[in-house]
Amino acid sequence: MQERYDPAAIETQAQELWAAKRAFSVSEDPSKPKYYCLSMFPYPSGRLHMGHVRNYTIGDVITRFMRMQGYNVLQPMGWDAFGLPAENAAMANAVPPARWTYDNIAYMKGQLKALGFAIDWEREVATCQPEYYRWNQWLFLRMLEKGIAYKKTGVVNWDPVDQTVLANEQVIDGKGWRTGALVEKREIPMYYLRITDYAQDLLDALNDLPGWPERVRTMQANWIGRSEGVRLSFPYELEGEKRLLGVFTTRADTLLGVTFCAVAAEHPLATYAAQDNPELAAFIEECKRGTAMEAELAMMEKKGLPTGLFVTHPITGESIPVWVGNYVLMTYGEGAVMGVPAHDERDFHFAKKYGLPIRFVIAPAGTDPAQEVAEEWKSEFGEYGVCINSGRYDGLGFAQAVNAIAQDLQSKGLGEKHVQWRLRDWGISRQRYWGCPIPLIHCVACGDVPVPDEDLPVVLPEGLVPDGSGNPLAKTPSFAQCICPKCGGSAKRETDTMDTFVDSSWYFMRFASANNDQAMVDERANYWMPVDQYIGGIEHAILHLLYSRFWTRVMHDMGLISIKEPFQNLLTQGMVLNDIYSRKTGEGRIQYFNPAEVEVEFDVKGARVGARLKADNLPVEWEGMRTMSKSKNNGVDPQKLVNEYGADSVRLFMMFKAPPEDTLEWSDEGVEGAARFMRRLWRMVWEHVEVNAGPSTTQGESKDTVEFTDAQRDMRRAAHSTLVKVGDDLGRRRVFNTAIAAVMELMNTLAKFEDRSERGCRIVQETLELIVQMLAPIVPHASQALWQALGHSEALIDRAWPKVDPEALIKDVVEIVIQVNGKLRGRVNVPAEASEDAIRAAALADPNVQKWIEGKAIRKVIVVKGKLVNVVVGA
RNA sequence: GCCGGUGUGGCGGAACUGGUAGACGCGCCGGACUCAAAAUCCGGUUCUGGCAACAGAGUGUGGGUUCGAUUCCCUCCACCGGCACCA
Repeated sequence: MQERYDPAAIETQAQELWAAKRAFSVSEDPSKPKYYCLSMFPYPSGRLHMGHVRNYTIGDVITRFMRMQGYNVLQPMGWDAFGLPAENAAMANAVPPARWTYDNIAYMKGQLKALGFAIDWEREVATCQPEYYRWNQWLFLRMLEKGIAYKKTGVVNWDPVDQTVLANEQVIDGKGWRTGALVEKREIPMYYLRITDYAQDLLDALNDLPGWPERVRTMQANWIGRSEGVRLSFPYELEGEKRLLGVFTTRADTLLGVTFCAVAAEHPLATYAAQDNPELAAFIEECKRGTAMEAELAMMEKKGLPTGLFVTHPITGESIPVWVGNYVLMTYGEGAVMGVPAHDERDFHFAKKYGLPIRFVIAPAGTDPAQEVAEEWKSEFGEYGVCINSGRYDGLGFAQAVNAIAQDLQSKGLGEKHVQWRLRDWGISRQRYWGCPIPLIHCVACGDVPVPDEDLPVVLPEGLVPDGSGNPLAKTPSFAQCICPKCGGSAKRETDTMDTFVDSSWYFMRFASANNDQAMVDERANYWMPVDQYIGGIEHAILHLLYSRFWTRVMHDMGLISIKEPFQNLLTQGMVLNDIYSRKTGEGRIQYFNPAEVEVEFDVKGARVGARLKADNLPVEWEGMRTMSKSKNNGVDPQKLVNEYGADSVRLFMMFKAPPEDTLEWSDEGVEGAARFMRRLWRMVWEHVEVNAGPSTTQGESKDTVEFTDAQRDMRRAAHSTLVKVGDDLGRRRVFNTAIAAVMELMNTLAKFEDRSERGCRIVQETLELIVQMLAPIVPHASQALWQALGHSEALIDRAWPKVDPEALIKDVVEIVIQVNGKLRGRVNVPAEASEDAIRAAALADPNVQKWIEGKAIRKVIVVKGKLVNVVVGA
């Protein structure tokens, strides 16, 4: 028999074979249907993590399966190479981000190759290369020309000590991560893209994406957040001048219940009122401290202070006090809201806290409007109903009231119906070094001047090392100082760079024409796009996918690409978790231990009862499972595993352990189990090959000419029905764990098939060939070696998916389950073509069933053909 | 706080369209082989009672629809992801 399963040798051999054939280099081929399979490209953080391995294995299985189905399959790979971690690494090690990034790319590329992914490396791109990011700049300038890009102020986290802008991630408990200084919100000029112009289309088109998970479409729809309502104004006078306070409401029917208005701390009215009100000024300062994070703002205690200013109710003319509220978002609507405590929960609590009046103006259907004494908020208060205490609007329902009020406001010039979006324009300016330079020049004489196309790309200098105190580009005269292209005078270059989401919003199109240095994309993009299958983490469900959909639309509208939706089918894979083990140290600190250093203890039933550190044999605490991270010391290095078990075992384990969309819990035993399966498969093939002459099978032999034994027929049925299931799981369902389980089951069946006749051997050959081909997308290296062992000289990578023999599937006896009142009481075998009556009779004749229905009245007998019989009996 | 999701044996999971709950694997228990160990192979393994046949219970909680619910509806609980400058 062949020497033991040696993954290292087999995998090198298979990878060399594919390389020699240039098996994964594809071009536009009109003779086959195209299939574009794309996994989200990685950030080159240093080494692959298990999330990457999972992501790319899923993509590779689909790629190889679709190739076997006869498609011209493209699977490219690139690097999302700009970003904050490179700057952090630069600070820590005094190495320029570029060096760090390129080193990481080189290492990680080697790891991807070792895993045997069917990637067309000739299309590789890295977003930090000028050949790539020049097209970010080029398209940005086109957007500027069309008014899609524009300048306005935006709010950022400001570290007053380091004098620098912080990312949300760099703000910890409201303090700067390096300085510990209290972070402030600060307004600075930035560039924005008008994604809101596309809001309606981005929303509507979600209905045309049946290949996307429902939950992702729902999340995007909620994020875009269309609400229909009324935009209205409260007039007021300030320093003798008539002005309007604008608010938006979805509940214009409650307008007569307004007892106050609230504005955001950043609102001009708040700023004005604070001038001679130190208490208010202090409150506004307090609101401006802390982060710009919505999650934190939303969980803060609702606080407010009166401005001392009043506005006029647009219908009643009543005087309404204006408050500053820390819960009012400057970024949504007008930065001001009308307060209706009787019918809005947040306003209710605000009014209770500050003693503002509560006026009920809606009677929800079937309730008593005597609710003025309400002490506690009830959810009915927020429901639709009929107007009361609202003068001429009394008795109107929601829609009628909104219409009437909107009309009256319109005739006064104080309001109209309005569609408000939650979605905000996309701010792309980042005050950071390691990103794509924004191609603008600021000239004292000419203003903001675009860099002329012929001067693109604006190349980012690669040798700088940031020190945490502001953007090093601003301190580099060779970059920042320049000549104004318009007047020739001396000018300053924009030193902000672009959000890295810009880089990732179109890379999938660039793969189609990666080598074109004359254009962003070309006609090849129209051949490959849209991406047929996109695979990536659920954490990208909103931002990256929405920005990509927007960017693709912009390119479509500029005539650069023919499609509007970039991703036809989306698979959002779950995260990879691992155990966390820790111990409290003397000083109340917590020390984390890698699961590889820990021995788990079980009781006689196999339940986990404790864990000890291998080094000192003393107990450690199990803290549950979390995503792999450095801080919890629960990472697993894919490279170590590939070296120890081989790429195939790692791939197999990843695909077998959980369905692709679920979280995956790491376990070392599981990888060993996968390796055990690989050895078993190897042995089964080689044991067969030793006694079998060659690759001849029973495929195509018909029962008209051949008399199979029952065992032979059962074996062939098992093999071919597994082929049906695996094809369906890999193709339609895209769940790989059940496909692998089905193959394992088939191997268990085959191990029990002991027919060593000539025909028996041919059936074993046929079954093993099917197994090897079914596993080819998942464990491609071993499959190639075993395919050869089974007597084939042709490379497995060029084989089509095997064909099912329909005759092998035919079943002539089926087992019927018998229930009495829904409880399982027996089973009976009947001919597959048995009639309903025959099945019923057989079921009622079963002795066990007789026992349960004896002496009872049969009320009903339900027969589900081929499945079960349920006998319903009375008491 | 808002939006989205998940919950099934000791563990990961299966049950696809409302029809046998626990496929497949891990762990554990027992056996074979071995001087011994590893590897491998065979058998067992939801819980409770019983030698067994079998019976009862059982898919986070409480309720509902149905001949029949892990699957559909409502309530509550727990956990996870996103919240616009992490990628």
